Amino acid sequence: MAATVTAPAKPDRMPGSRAARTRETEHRILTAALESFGTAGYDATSLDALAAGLGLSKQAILYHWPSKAALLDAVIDHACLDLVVEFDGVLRDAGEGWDRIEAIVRSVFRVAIRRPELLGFVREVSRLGGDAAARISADLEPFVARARGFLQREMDAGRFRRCDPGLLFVSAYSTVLGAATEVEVLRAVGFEPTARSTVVRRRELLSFLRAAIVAP
Amino acid sequence: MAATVTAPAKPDRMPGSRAARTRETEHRILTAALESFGTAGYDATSLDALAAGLGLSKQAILYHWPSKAALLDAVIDHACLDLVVEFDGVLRDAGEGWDRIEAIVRSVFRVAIRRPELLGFVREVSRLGGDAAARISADLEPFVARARGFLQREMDAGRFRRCDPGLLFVSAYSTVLGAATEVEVLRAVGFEPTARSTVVRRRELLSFLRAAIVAP
DNA sequence: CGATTCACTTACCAAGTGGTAAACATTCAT
DNA sequence: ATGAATGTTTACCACTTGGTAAGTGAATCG
Repeated sequence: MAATVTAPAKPDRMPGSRAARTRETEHRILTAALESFGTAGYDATSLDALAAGLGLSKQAILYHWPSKAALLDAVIDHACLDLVVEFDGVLRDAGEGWDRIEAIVRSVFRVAIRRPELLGFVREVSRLGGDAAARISADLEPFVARARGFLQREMDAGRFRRCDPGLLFVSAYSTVLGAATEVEVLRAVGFEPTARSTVVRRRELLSFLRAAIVAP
Repeated sequence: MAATVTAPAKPDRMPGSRAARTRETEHRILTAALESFGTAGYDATSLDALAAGLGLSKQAILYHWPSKAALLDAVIDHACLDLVVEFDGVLRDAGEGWDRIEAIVRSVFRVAIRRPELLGFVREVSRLGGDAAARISADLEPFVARARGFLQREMDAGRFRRCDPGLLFVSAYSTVLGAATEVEVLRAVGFEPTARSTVVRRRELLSFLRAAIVAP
C-alpha cells in the first residue's frame, strides 16, 4: 500500500475494451464534476483542479468534451438521470395519495444524506440560469409533468386540498429541498445536521407538508 | 462678523464634506456589489467589473476594504441591515397571530419584486458557506430568535399547530424564499415571473402556509 | 501659506483561467 | 507487422483575477 503515495495513480491496465475504459473515464469525470459543481460550485471549480483530483490532465477532460460548458451540460444530464431513476424506482413501489408524497420526501432525504452534492447541484444549476437552467428544466420536465398530474388527480378525488397544482409543486419543492439542504439556516436555528437530527427534521417536515396538502 | 453664520467647526456634517462624500462612495460600492453578488454571484463578480460599473478603478474599492472578502462582509452587514429594517417596520404595524405571518410574506414578496438581488444575495451567501455564512447567521440571529419566540407563543396560545418552532421556521423560510425566488422552477411548471402571476403565487402560498401552520 | 492627509489612479505582478497545438503512447484493424 | 485511430500528455497562449507599490491632485489643517 505504501507504493503509490506520491505517484498520481496511473490508470492500470483495466479489463475490458478500449470503449469500455473510455466510458469508465468519462463516468469518473462526470462523477467528480458533479461532486465539485454541487458543493464548491461551477465557477469555483477549475478544470485543472478537477483533472488533478482524478490523476488526469485538464486536456484529457477537454478531449471528451470541447469546453467547460459542454461538460456542465453532460453533468446535468448525468445528474438528472440519477434523480429520475431514484424517484421512479421509489414511486413504482409506493401506494396512492399521501403515501406517494411521503415516499418522495423520504427519498429526497436519503439522497440528501448519501449524495448531498446531487441536490446542491440542482440548486447550483438553477442559480446559474441561462442554457444550463433551461437544460435541467427540460430534463426534469416529464417528471414534473407527472407530479402535477398526480396532484391534480388527488385534488379531483378530494384527497388533497384544491389549489393550483403547479404552485403547490413549487411550494412542496422549495420546502423539501430547503429542509434537506439549507444547512446554514438549520444551524442558525440550532440544528446541527447530524444523522439523528435528520430523522427529526424529516418527521417535522412530513407533518408540515401533510397539514398543508391533505384535505381536512 | 457675518462670515461664519453656521459654525464650520464640524466640517464632517457639511453635505459636500470629504467625509460625507466618502460615505456616499462606500454606499454606492456596497449597493453595486450587493446587486452583482446577489444576481451574478460572488465568484462571477470581479472587482474590475464592479469598479468599472461605478466609474472607478478597482483600487478605489480596495482602498475602502482591504480585500474582496472584506467587501463581502461589509455587503452582508449592509444587506442584513436593510432586511431587518424592512421586516421590523412591517411587524411594528402588524397584528397578532396569523396576521404577522401574512405581513411578513407580503413583505418578502415586495422585496422579491422591488429588490430581487437582496433575496438572491441571502441565498448566495448561505451557499458560499464558511465565514460569510456564519456572519449572515450572526447578523440575522436576533430576528430569527424573535421569530421562533413568536411561533412558540402562538403554539402555547393554541393558535398554531404545535411542533418544533425552529423546524417550522426553516420550513416556512424555505417555502417563502422558494416561491419568491425560484424563477427557474416556476418557469418549469409554466409560470412566467410576471407581476400579475406574482399576486397569484402569493395568494396560493399564503393558503399553503395557512393550512400548514394554523391550528385546525 | 505650506504641510499633510485623503481618496483615488496608473502601473504592475504572480497566479490562475479556459482553451489550442502538437507530440506521444497504446490499441485496434488490416 | 504496420498504419491508423484513439486517448492522453506536455507545452503554450491570451486573458482575467485579486492584490501591491508608488504616485497625484485636491481638500483640510496648523
